Amino acid sequence: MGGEHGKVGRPRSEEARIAVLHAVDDLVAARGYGAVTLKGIAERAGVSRQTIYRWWATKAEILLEASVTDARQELDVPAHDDPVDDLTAYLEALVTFLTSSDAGAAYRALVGEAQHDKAVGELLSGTDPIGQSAAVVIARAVPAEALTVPMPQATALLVGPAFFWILSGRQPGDLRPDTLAREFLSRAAPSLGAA
Amino acid sequence: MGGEHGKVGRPRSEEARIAVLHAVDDLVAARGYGAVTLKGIAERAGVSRQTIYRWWATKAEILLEASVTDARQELDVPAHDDPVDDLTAYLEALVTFLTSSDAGAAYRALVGEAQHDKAVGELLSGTDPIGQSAAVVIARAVPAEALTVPMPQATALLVGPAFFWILSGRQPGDLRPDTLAREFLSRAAPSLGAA
Amino acid sequence: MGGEHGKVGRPRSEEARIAVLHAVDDLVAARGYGAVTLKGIAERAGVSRQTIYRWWATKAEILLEASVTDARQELDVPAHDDPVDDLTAYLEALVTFLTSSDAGAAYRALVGEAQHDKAVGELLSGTDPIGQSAAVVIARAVPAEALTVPMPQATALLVGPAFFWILSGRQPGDLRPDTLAREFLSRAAPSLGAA
Amino acid sequence: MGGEHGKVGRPRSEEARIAVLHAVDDLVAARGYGAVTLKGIAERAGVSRQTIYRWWATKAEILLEASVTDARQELDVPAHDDPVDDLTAYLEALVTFLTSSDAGAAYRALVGEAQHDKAVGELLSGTDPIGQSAAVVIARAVPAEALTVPMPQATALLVGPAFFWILSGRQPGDLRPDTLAREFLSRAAPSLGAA
DNA sequence: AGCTAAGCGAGACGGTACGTCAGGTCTTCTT
DNA sequence: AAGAAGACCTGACGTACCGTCTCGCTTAGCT
Repeated sequence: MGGEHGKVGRPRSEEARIAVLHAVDDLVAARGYGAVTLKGIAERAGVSRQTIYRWWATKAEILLEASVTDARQELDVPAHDDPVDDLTAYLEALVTFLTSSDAGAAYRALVGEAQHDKAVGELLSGTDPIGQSAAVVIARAVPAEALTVPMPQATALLVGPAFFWILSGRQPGDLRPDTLAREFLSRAAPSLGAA
Repeated sequence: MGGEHGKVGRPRSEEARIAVLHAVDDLVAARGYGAVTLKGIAERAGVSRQTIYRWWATKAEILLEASVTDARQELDVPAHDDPVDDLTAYLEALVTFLTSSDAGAAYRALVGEAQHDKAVGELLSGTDPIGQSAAVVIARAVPAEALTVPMPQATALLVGPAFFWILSGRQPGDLRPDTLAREFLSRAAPSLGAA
Repeated sequence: MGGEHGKVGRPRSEEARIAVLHAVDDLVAARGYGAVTLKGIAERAGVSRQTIYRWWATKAEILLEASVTDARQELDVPAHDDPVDDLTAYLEALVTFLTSSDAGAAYRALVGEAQHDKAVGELLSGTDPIGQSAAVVIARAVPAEALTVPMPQATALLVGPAFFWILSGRQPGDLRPDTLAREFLSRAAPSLGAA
Repeated sequence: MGGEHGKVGRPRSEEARIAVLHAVDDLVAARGYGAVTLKGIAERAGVSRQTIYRWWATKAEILLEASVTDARQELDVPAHDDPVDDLTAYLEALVTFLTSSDAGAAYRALVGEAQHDKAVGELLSGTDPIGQSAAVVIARAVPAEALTVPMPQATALLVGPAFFWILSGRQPGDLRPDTLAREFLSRAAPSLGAA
């Protein structure tokens, strides 16, 4: 085979990779998405721009790589025995993620870019941290046979209201995750008998 | 008295204003949001850049002004007697707006910008064509006393799932507006007895 | 028929004319030639730009009109009995004019413009405050028959060294007007016997 | 030591530098000083504006660099045995330079700018092609002990009349370089016995 | 007193250049 | 071969001034 490349020459600097991802995080957090410029990343990371272009095709890829791990972690909430509690905890984590976390800020930025950049859209669909985490939680809280709608639609029913609420700039304080959880259950899994 | 200004000097050219708004529409439609550059607008509109800067503070303002009228029109669906039909028709219009209309493309672009530009966010909240149209339809389809949640939250329940579905890049064909309508009714207004 | 125009309609506002000339003077003096912008003149004079364009074809014309009267005054030095004293006094006035007077600053600016704008050049030749004043002084200090060179060249011999000295940015303090006067006389009118 | 920078990174493009200087020359010659715009230079040179800003702080710097070499060459006239011939040849070269050469046009433009831009003035004093060349010729044609005035003043006496003549827009044809040379000698170095 | 004509201040308009900034690409030396 | 440095071209940004063009208002002489 010969191994494409990767055997010959100086190996990729893990140091540089980490520095780039950290720099992106820092910039999003400290100075907002507007400050996330390739030049700025390179300078803060102490890395040459060429190195960035070598390993990431677009700014979105960096942003994604920089936030996806954190996103998964933040959306991976511990299970609760009661379905309502489980879903409520998840929705609370989702709201916190979207409104207060650096990774969430990056994610919202990516959703924004996706609206006018098809490539970013596909990149984002490939990862889909919200869809995936929601599916996990639903599967855990609701027996498969109790679900009256297919899983993808179910995730939309669960997260959609909160997603809309936050992305349209409404006050997160006026959201009631427990109410949303109960409403979701009564509709998508009425046999569970949630009030 | 006196009236600030507007009386003295050459009056604003309505022609130029229209040309700019049309140019923005055209650009979003024909070449995507990426092509919406102030220089490009000015050239296509046959207007000087200075004139644009004189009347709109940001690109978002132009985009908003260019799309908001169309948005309202497209989301102002005729009433139906049956609540389910009414909400279904509205959700269908909403999906069409978000996925297929020029104004919808502009609106999604604005939502995207709002995620990393606070000013755009406030601009957008001020108009809120989705929230407002949804409130109108809900008020029309559901008697106020039958609503079990406050109106703002009710609008999120109605449009949230579809909003999430589309902005996260899922296939609009897999959405069932009538199902969403029924689910909304059964939760937000169970006394209407929708199955 | 009848007098072109000037009889009918509102007469030219002398007030505006004066305001413009003063504004130009002020601007040259206070903020340098760089600040002499038509917009700036109009604002400081409280006059509309159109009014300026109506009466002056170019910025140079305004500058000229604003400075020429002062220039003539400053270069019209009282006569002295002794030719050397007369020329010395004139050269001192010339140096002061070129280095320290507002009108002189305007004049130097015009000479500068003239180097790359033919029209300004002709405008300036038409007035020629230095050439004219020098000719007057020479004629007064030296009997016509004593002059060994034609008057125009004589004026160049008299003012040239000082003119070069100042326009090339040398220190005016190192100029000796009396020496220059004596040197001029000994060459252009040796029969006067100036040492 | 290490020397600031210059070792690391892509080296400056000599090609671009030359192209800029040529473009400036061409523009001054072909379309006059008014056409010397940074945008125009960049376009004609096939160079980005940013590159120009990187290496030259002001338009004057470019103009100076573009003309100073030519200026020195044109003002470096071969020696003649006879002092009068030597000075005459120099003055003829000076007049030709100021009236007919591209470099001379650039130089006059710079003198003009210097009248209302102090920075340009200092830039120009630093080079002073006329003062320097005149000093060289005088030193060569006149023994130091025969000079009755300090060198700087002597240069002003030599070049001043011609400088004034041309910058004030008089006809160069009416200048008599040999007369000016003789007059200069008889005054600044009378012991040489020039008639 | 009313009409006509021109001047006037205000300010919008299409242009053009400014100086800056980010995006990508390239070239050089160093590791 | 990867990396850091940094020059390069491209092209948009927002600003300033240019000279022109409406506006509505004022100021005159002429009916």
